[in-house]
Amino acid sequence: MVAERAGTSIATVSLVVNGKDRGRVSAPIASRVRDAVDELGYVVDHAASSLARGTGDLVVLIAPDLSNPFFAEVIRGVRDTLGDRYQLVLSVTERGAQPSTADLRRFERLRPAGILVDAPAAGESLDASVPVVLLDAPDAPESAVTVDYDLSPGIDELVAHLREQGHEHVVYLDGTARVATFGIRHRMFDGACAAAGITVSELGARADLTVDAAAAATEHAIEAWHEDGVTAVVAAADTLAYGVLRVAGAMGLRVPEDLAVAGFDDLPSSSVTAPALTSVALPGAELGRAAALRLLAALDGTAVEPVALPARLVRRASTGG
Amino acid sequence: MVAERAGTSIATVSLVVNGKDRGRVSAPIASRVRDAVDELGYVVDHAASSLARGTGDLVVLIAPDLSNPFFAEVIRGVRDTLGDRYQLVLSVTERGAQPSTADLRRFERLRPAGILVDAPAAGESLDASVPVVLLDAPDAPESAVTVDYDLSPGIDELVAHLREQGHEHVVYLDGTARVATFGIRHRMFDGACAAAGITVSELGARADLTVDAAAAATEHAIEAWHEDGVTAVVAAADTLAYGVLRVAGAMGLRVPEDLAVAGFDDLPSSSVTAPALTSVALPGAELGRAAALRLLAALDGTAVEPVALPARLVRRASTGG
DNA sequence: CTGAAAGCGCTTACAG
DNA sequence: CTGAAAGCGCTTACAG
Repeated sequence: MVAERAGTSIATVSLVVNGKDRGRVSAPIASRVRDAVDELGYVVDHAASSLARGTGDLVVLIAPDLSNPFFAEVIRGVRDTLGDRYQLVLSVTERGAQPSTADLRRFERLRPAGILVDAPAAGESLDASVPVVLLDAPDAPESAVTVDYDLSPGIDELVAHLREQGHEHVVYLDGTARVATFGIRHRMFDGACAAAGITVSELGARADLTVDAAAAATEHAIEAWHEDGVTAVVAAADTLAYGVLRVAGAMGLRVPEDLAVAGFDDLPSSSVTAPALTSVALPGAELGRAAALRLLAALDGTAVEPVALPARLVRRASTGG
Repeated sequence: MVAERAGTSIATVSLVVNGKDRGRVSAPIASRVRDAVDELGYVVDHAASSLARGTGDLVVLIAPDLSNPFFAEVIRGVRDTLGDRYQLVLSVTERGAQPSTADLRRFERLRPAGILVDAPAAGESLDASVPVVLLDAPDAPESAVTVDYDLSPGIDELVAHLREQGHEHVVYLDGTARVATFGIRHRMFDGACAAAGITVSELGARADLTVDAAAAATEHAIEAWHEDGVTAVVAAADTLAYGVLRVAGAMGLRVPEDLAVAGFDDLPSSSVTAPALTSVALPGAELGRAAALRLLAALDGTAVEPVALPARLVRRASTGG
């Protein structure tokens, strides 16, 4: 520990550096230490520090592949809320994979202060030796600390809107990811359609969460959809809906006259697609913010109550909205 | 170290766990240790391990705000190349800020094996006590290990294409970020226009890298652009171009007839905008892959040569392409 | 082939 | 108010 050049002991330096010097170290010595620290550009070693105290100041956020810009929003929300008492690091899973218990284990080694897991794989236990908060994990056990969306207002609005526009037979384009929230979106959508007197085609397809994959799936199915009398397709994510739009455009179909399209997420780019996309808005930054607040509370030992952020519909041209 | 329940010493366990047991530990003991490890779910403590050996297996990638989906591609490239000998963690700067030397310092504490810095702030020294490779840092000093784009083919194609389409007076919409690559895009574009006999309007604007900010900047300037006789706008990034498209659409301008638009990056969503966007494609995943390879080489002590990935133009409807 | 011991750079009771 | 010492969980020469 180089900074003992201040002419004092290692212990005293540690106290000053960690701001625990109030009433323990005299002012002149403390400032002498601070000067030495500045001059030498000293910075406490994270490994040694977290070994000694058993835990560090890292917060790790485990998220699925970032190609969905939705996660960028979540991350921003977490970042902005965490402040600089904690250092946020991110880990992304492999493309198409969801965060799992194995990922959690890998990061427990780092002795983080806490772990945030976004859109975890369904049916994982996801417990750890440090505080964990789960984002967008509607199937999590009661005991888990979670932050979720309340999808029903958004989905109800969407289905009511489709009904108003005269749609009676629609199809659902699902994601392939094994995430609970996708299952719920699908089920709630089916339920809302049944209640509204809209039938959902048996010809539902699924695709990876990329524009290309969705376009391929759409190309494969669109003929059959047409023959089945489908007039609207609802996609589990905006990126999927983009693929539908691309294929419809390439085939010369008019949206929404020949085929209406809607998605989930309301990504920033959804206002500039051709045509602009109707979408169930899922406020990512707010999800991140709420999750970070709950982690902070858990770290402070404060009680936390469950959160469900309401989703709402954003109507745009792709459904004649 | 719980795993000494295998009935052997701590040192032996350490050897086995780290795979350094060849010719040092007998087979029966080694397998007894491995069984114990499995049973107890033991996992070596990262802090203690990196303290003891002076460095860990973490690779940190410092990137600017992820709202630009371009970075998701870069990250994917890095991830896929790094393999599982190293553990990748990401850090993102605050919105609008570029990675700086201060960020590097904050992560040196973690004793990573190496650090990757994407789109660093211009004019920073960015040296560290561990191997560092810079991505998209065309102004970096000679001594730095870097992976860059060679923009000239893409920009030359873009300008030639605009010329072919009859444009003679265009405007440039720059980003506000203090990143070297933006400066270079702008300069190269100006140079190519001059060479091709296209004049660049004095009314160039700049905006944060978001659709909203670009839309606001465009709204503010578009009237003046029109009076100035501008027929095309080239934006420093696709996200900026989306903002231009949105405003043009809202004003009832036809793209490209009334105003042509082009960007940089070729994001996945650029094929589905209204109209589809012409863009200088910057392959993000390849940038990430190249950077990871160079870091791996540096860690192995292998020599590495500079890399510059060529950019190329993707013509779409927004320029009549 | 195996184990006892030192040391990585800190933090935190505990004496003085 | 200040310092000497133990200990955090590992790794790695070094003896045996």
